[in-house]
Amino acid sequence: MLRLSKKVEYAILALQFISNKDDKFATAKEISDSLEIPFEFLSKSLQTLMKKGILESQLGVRGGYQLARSPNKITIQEVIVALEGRSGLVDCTYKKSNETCDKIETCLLKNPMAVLQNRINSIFKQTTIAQLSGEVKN
Amino acid sequence: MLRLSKKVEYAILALQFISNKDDKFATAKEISDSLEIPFEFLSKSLQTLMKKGILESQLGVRGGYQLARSPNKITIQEVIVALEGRSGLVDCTYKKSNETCDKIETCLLKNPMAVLQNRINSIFKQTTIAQLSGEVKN
DNA sequence: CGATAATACGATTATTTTAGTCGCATTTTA
DNA sequence: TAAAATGCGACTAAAATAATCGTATTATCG
Ligand code: SF4
Ligand code: SF4
Repeated sequence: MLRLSKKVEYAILALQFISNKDDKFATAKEISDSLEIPFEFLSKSLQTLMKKGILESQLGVRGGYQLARSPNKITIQEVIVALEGRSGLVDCTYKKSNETCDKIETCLLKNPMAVLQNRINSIFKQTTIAQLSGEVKN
Repeated sequence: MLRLSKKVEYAILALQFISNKDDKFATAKEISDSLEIPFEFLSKSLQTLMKKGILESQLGVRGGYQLARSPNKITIQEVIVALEGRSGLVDCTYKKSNETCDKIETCLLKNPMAVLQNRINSIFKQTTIAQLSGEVKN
């Protein structure tokens, strides 16, 4: 509980890798080898990030992935939402709107949880890919 | 991902319930009925909280549970640690010391993750049972 | 043109974690 | 001494996560 999924952790590692490596495209193979991440598993995440506009891809032989925008414009929160589609400490703070709790009318924990959720979210919104490596480098 | 387990959510609900109800002991049955939580499942958590010094229990017929200390001295973080034994966004921030990642030497994400982890933890450390209901009451 | 190196994508399986249940023992009180 | 409660350990069920497989498509380069 309160864990980042491997999907997200790998994606963040990959984005950091791509961000650090300046030259044009990084291939999924290169990333997975370098970071010791399962290739197929990573690939799917990269494809998702591409569809969500966080990465750009180039098909074919000299292909690969690159960031779709500056790393300081990519937040961890965006990555989480792109890959998980939602995020929520409890049912009533899930973003997928059909996932609401049946105790929601009477529950005294609902509001306090919403507050906590906002605080958590703001942490991930504040953190960008650039900051991850940047704090040492810059 | 990034979810509170039911175990913890139920426990927080229960602590809130016990805190709101002033008269001596609350029974597990009473709590589980009132909050619509599986009795057996809740009981185990209450027993754990008791062993960890967050609740006090009274055996036998007029028995039940009460807070071991003032609700403003019980943090959500304590409850999480009591029930989960650990908490960590990623392997390298787990508190169970044997759960360390084999990439830990080279990983560029380790330090940034530790920072995030601290921020998350501090949110849960700052939040007490008293605050949950208290914000309206006090 | 055709081999090759790459992404794209859906389906499936395996593993782990979470959630919930069961049965029985113990304690206390009326 | 019956009843109402907690205490505990083992077990099972369900869901989420992690990983794999198979195949199609696309682009480059010789
Ligand atoms: S409404 Fe209450 S019980 Fe339902 S998910 Fe939110 S906090 Fe949990
Ligand atoms: S060391 Fe890096 S890869 Fe290992 S758990 Fe920590 S962040 Fe993840």
